[in-house]
Amino acid sequence: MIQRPRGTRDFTPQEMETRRYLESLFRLVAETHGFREIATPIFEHAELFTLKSGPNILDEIYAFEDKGGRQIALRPELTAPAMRFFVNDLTNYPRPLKVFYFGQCFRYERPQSGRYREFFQFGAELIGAPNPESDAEVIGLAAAMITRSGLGNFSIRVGHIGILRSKLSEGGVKSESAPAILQKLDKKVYDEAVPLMQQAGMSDGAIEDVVALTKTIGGIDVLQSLTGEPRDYLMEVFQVLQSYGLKDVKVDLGVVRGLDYYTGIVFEVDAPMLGAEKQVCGGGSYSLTELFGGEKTFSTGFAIGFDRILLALEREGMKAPQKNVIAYVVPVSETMRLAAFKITADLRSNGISTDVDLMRRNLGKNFKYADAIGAKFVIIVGEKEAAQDSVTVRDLKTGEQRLVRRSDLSQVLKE
RNA sequence: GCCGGGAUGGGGUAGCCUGGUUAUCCUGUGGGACUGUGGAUCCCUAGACCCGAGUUCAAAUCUCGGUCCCGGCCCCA
Repeated sequence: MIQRPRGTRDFTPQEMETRRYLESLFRLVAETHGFREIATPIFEHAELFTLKSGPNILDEIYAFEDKGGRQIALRPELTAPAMRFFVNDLTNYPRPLKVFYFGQCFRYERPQSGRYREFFQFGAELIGAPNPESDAEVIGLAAAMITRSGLGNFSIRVGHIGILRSKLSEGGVKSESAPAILQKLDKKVYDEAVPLMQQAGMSDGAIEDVVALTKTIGGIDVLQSLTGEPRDYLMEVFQVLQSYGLKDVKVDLGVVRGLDYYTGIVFEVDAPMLGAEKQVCGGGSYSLTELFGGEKTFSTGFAIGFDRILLALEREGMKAPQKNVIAYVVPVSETMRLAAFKITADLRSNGISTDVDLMRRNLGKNFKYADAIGAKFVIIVGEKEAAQDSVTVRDLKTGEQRLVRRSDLSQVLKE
């Protein structure tokens, strides 16, 4: 037996129906928000990802040399490829450019609950509009997608990286020391963050302020006591969100990112029932284009952990509609078999999903099978009916049965 | 990379501590009772000890190594 590689999954027909159902919901919501789908390759030059995240990520991704000596990596995320695509080919599209994508990504990590080596991300980027309203548009899309998925218990928290950054630089922290501090603050490990801030020359009072800021969480009113440009910007974002009817979005100034390319708002969505891997979505505004050889362009985007949303939905007892066949055609005897195939072909060409007995089973067994596959109707093709150019249609749920002329069959089943 | 718990037919399991006949039960698969009517019942059939080494007269059971899964840490772009 050949086992599946570590951290990968196979999906059963039922699982695929659930996955495709959620996928199509996400697509629909993105499209109703005016975003259009793009797709990029599963593998890229490894450099694309080291440019964005530094050389150390090579340890955490699937990277290898191909037969032509190229350094290749399976994509660990979709923002970098999307922005590469933009810089290469899409810069002349009207702005703002609103795109979304769905696909698998790969990371060489220790698998655990909600974390796989092959996983699926659904994401969106709004390119070229550095405004509170464009940020709100993106947050609004993320919120709409998750709401539409049917997930009940989740929280959206929005912060602004500029608020902490300006506090740090006011306190005397040089820009090159800031990322390390922000990284610790993001994880709320204050016993490591505080010494770093002391080393960077901050006063005890300023450090206290920063720590307090990262604990600022709540409604829009928590911004009242603050001042400064980022704070005003964040206020505007929330005003737009309110106009969009989004009331459950919280302010959380503790949402931080250690990476340099984040430029403004940052947000996260958690599904608390998932435990350690509870973050289902992360995003923010950033500028990556200049790293990839383009003109500096501000964008806002997010990525949704498709598998985690599904996991959370599952834990909430979500059931996706199953795609069972409408009709199951059963010949009553050997002599009626070919007639059954004709009827099957006829139904199928009329767009009615139809199965037919392929095992030469007797009528009783065929009913059991029809029940097992969840067919709606059994079409009995027998001599008695054939004499009247008809078939018997039995509704498996109600048990009702009636004689239907062959020429009327498609019409009857469509009702 | 680190810590802990696991792996027995397709799915779920008993047996493992205390080694010993034909590895338990449920469910699902295929067939039959039922050569024109399903969801019930009964019968038959097929199907498993993760891989490798060691200990032993004898290993699902004990020991070691590996693989994979689960929970957590690290990381989280």
